[in-house]
Amino acid sequence: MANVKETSTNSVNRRFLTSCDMTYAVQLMGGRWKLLILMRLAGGKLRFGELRKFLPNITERMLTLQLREMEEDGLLIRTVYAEVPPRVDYALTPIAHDLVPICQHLHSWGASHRKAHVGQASPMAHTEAVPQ
Amino acid sequence: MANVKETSTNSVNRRFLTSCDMTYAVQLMGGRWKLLILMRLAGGKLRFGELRKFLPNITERMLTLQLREMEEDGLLIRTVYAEVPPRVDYALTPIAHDLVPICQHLHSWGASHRKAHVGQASPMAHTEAVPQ
DNA sequence: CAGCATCCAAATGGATACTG
DNA sequence: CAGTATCCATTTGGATGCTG
Repeated sequence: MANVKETSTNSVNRRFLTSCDMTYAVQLMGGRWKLLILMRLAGGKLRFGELRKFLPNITERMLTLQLREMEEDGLLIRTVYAEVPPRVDYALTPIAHDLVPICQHLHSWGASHRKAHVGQASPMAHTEAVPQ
Repeated sequence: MANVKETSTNSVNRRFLTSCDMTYAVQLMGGRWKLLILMRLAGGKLRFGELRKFLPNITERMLTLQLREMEEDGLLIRTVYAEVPPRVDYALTPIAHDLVPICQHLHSWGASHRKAHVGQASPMAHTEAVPQ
């Protein structure tokens, strides 16, 4: 496309509109997918297709968008290998790693709250396995 | 108002579509405002107008919507006093209180990440367009 | 004071088809 | 394999006016 499209997925636009650190954190990790991606990558780097398998309900488009934003925000490193077929993997940056324990607390909180409130929690822990 | 409008802001709809505890937590506390509301209420109950003052950028409509959802999700208690003028206050439930320390960690993370990462970008850190 | 109703714009999320 | 492009649906956010 000749039309150079300034995507609205611009980290400069997304990141600096607040002076509140909490709002900033929410902007970086908010949305439906980023915390799940972070948890998946906590165990080590993964390829695009592996992430997709672990997040069964995400579309390719959304996974791509979220990964790009997280990369722009300094949360992960994208490595492209010059091979055929193509290979790309994603790894957390140290700063993103700092967030992992916080996410685990959030996960535990969700588990206990859901158990207390719904009466039953699924044993599948981190796995997003909603049948569609 | 014979027209019964089934709002989509139904907690049953919002809450039980996942079998992943992390997704569940994200659904409860996701969005732009809920974590900020939670932090504000961590110090004790507040009235609607007080919350609004502390969250200068939120509209009345959004504050109302977020508070209602959090109430439906068992995160806060809404108390209406039979007075004129009306008085309503909001207080966290124990379960929401459990989330407070996690939020504080997230806040600290946001602060250090922003300091580390935005150091080169813009000096607008604590002063500019968005008050607070 | 603490809201609700209405209308509207923007952002986000998704289905499907296609590609280097 | 790892994405793009396009179109569409849903959700979120906001401006304004009104009310018990």
